[in-house]
Amino acid sequence: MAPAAKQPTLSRGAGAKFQRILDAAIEVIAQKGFHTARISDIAGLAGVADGTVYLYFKNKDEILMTAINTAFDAFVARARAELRPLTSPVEKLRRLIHLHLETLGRNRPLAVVCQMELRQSARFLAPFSNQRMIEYFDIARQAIREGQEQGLFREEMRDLDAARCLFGAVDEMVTSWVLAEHEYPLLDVAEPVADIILLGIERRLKR
Amino acid sequence: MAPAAKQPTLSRGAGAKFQRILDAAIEVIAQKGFHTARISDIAGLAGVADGTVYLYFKNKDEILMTAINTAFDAFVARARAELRPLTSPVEKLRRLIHLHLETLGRNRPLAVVCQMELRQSARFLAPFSNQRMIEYFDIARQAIREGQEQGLFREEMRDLDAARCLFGAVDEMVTSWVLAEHEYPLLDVAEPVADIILLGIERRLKR
Amino acid sequence: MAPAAKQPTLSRGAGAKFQRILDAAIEVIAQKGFHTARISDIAGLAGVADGTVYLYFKNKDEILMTAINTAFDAFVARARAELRPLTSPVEKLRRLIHLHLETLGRNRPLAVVCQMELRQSARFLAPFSNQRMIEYFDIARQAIREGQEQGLFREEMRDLDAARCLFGAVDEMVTSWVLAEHEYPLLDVAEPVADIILLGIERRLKR
Amino acid sequence: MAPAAKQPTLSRGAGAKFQRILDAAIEVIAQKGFHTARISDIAGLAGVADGTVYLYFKNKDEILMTAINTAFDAFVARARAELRPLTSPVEKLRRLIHLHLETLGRNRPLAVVCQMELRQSARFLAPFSNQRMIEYFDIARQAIREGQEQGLFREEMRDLDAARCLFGAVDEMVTSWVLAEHEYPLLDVAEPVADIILLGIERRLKR
DNA sequence: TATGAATGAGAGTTCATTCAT
DNA sequence: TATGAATGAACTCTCATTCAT
Repeated sequence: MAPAAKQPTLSRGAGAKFQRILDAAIEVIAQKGFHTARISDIAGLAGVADGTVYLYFKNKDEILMTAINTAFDAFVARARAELRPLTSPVEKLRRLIHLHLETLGRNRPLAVVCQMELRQSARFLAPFSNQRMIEYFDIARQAIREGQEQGLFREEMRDLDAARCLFGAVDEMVTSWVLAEHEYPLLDVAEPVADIILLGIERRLKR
Repeated sequence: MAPAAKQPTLSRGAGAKFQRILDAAIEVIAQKGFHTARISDIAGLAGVADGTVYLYFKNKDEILMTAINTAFDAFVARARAELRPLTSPVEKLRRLIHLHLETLGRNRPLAVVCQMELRQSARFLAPFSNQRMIEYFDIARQAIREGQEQGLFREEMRDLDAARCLFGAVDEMVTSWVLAEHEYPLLDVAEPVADIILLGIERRLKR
Repeated sequence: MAPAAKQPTLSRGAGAKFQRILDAAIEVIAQKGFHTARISDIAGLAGVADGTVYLYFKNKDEILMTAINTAFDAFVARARAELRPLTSPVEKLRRLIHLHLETLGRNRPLAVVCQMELRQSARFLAPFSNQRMIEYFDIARQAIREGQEQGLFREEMRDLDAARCLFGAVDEMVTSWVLAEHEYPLLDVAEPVADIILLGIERRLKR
Repeated sequence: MAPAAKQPTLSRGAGAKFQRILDAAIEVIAQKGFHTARISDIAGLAGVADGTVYLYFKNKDEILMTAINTAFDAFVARARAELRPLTSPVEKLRRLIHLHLETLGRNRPLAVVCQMELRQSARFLAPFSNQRMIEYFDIARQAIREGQEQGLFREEMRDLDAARCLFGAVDEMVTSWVLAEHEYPLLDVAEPVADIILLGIERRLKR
């Protein structure tokens, strides 16, 4: 499920350290922001020496990249697996939204990093695998097109636009949650968002 | 109400320089990101000495803050003014979406800065006037509540959730546009988004 | 005589600082070697902040390069000027040797840097203007060829080889002096070296 | 006298490894310079783990020292052996020059290291056995004094100066060869140098 | 002996900010 | 107001060296 480590043996000693550094990085970056986070903060929280970080990551950028990519890969894999058995396009989209909110709602630091640093990294870090973003959208677009083919969703609508609205709406919920001053279960907004988006794309029988 | 001058005389000599620095900052930050943008870059593009920047802004953070706040204030003021004469909640929301996309679609660097740096600043810089964000949302929420009162929009829906979906969807359109490799008119997506969001919140007469 | 500064106004304030840093660098590098010399050592000795060094030099390498090149340029210019009026090839070579030893004998730190770091920089730093080395050799070769044309120096001898012997011999004198444990006037060896080299290249009338 | 083993058994397993590390070090240092050469480069080329290097050498400095000293010892031993049977001081010096050039001309990396790093190490590394340098010079000085006693070489000349000229000239030939862009047999310059130096120190019968 | 993961001191360089002019 | 030279804190990354296995 977890996408597995890339470095050393991963068994226990190593791999564990790789993960510790990654987790610490997410934690620290979530707290102070990427640019303000110091390698020594990350190393300190991970319980390793500064230099050790560089045994597992080429540089600071790569840590962020890896954190985000790893999370994304895991999410996309899980989303694919969970949507596959579903037949109803509507159900698929509801499940996707639920999954998105559940995943981030369960891991606040990761959510913070994704909401706050993702766009930056999309622009400046390597090709941040916009690929991964595309994959996410593809899952949604696929379901939307199926819905259109089945006459459930509006035909004149571009599936890309619909996917963007869906993603944007969900994303904004996460951002609000992350910035909120008091805590609340992120999943609470799953249904309201799903309702709006689905009603927004569903075909009207009568007007 | 009108953008208003914050600095000195504003007339010509000063004020002009204030604005030049601000514009330069947006340009440079859009290009390299806030943390990578150097004061000397900004000063250079504005045609002033590095030190001069500090006659108009307390520090680097404040430049970003001011740029965003200024833009926001102008936008909110304009939105208020343009929505006031409208009576239909539906029209109000359509106009808001249109305005949002038009404003940013017309000023790419500003759009880039808003999409890429806004969240960061929301989290770390001063109180970034989340106030301003709240005002934006309030405009939308107001219209939504009116729509609910008039029986046009779904009643069981929380107006805040609806406003977030609306903002999130529009915001994602801007982000996509900013990150896109080829150019296209941002306004092209105004209608598709508006359709989805409005249909999503409108009350169904029949099902 | 001094080749003049490259940076700022050179008048007093600036230019003076450029030179102070350069002098400090030579001093420190002579003492600890280039790689062991820290920028902060140099800055400290020059009485400026670390960062100031970078206002005058792009990086550490450039400091060494500049120091060596400046010294070389000055030397070559002076050598050219002093040899010009001389007509006798023999006198020219004697003067060259004298000049070489006098120049370095007068400035021990510079001599140390040249003897200890020159070869390294010739190999790794930029093109260290091997150009400059070539110019030095050209002065000697020119005189040697003149001597050959006048029947004073052996004809079958390659002027380049002769120049190298001359330079090598003089250079070794400087190295010995630099490494010596007790001090002595470097110029003392001018005549002995000149004798050996000149007798070595002069044509024998009788055998 | 013979190079001799310094480390363990030398036979096969060990000793072989000691030598592999030494050779690798010379290779790497010749290529990148001492300070830029990393222990891991050397270990890698030698086919051993980084830590293993420290089983054979106390630290990085010692590797360079050992490499140079070993080469020097071997050279001095060989020079002594080859000059012993010769009776003519002139022949002895010619042979010394030939040996010097042949030894380095046959082993380019070693030559590079000697030319480029020797002076540094002479100054900073331990007592780098200036002892060894002295031994080299002593061989030359001995022959020179013999020549003077036999009335072959100029009497007023200090044997140390003559030896330095000889060494300096030969050394410069090696340096030129090492820095040259195109290859050529180093031994080609043996005779020209020998001619110049010998004629330079020989006594003139007639003038 | 051999390994190589881990260490952590250290250095070059950048750049926001200041201040004398 | 305006300048821009100067500052120096701060930070990333490297690499010689160690030591548990």
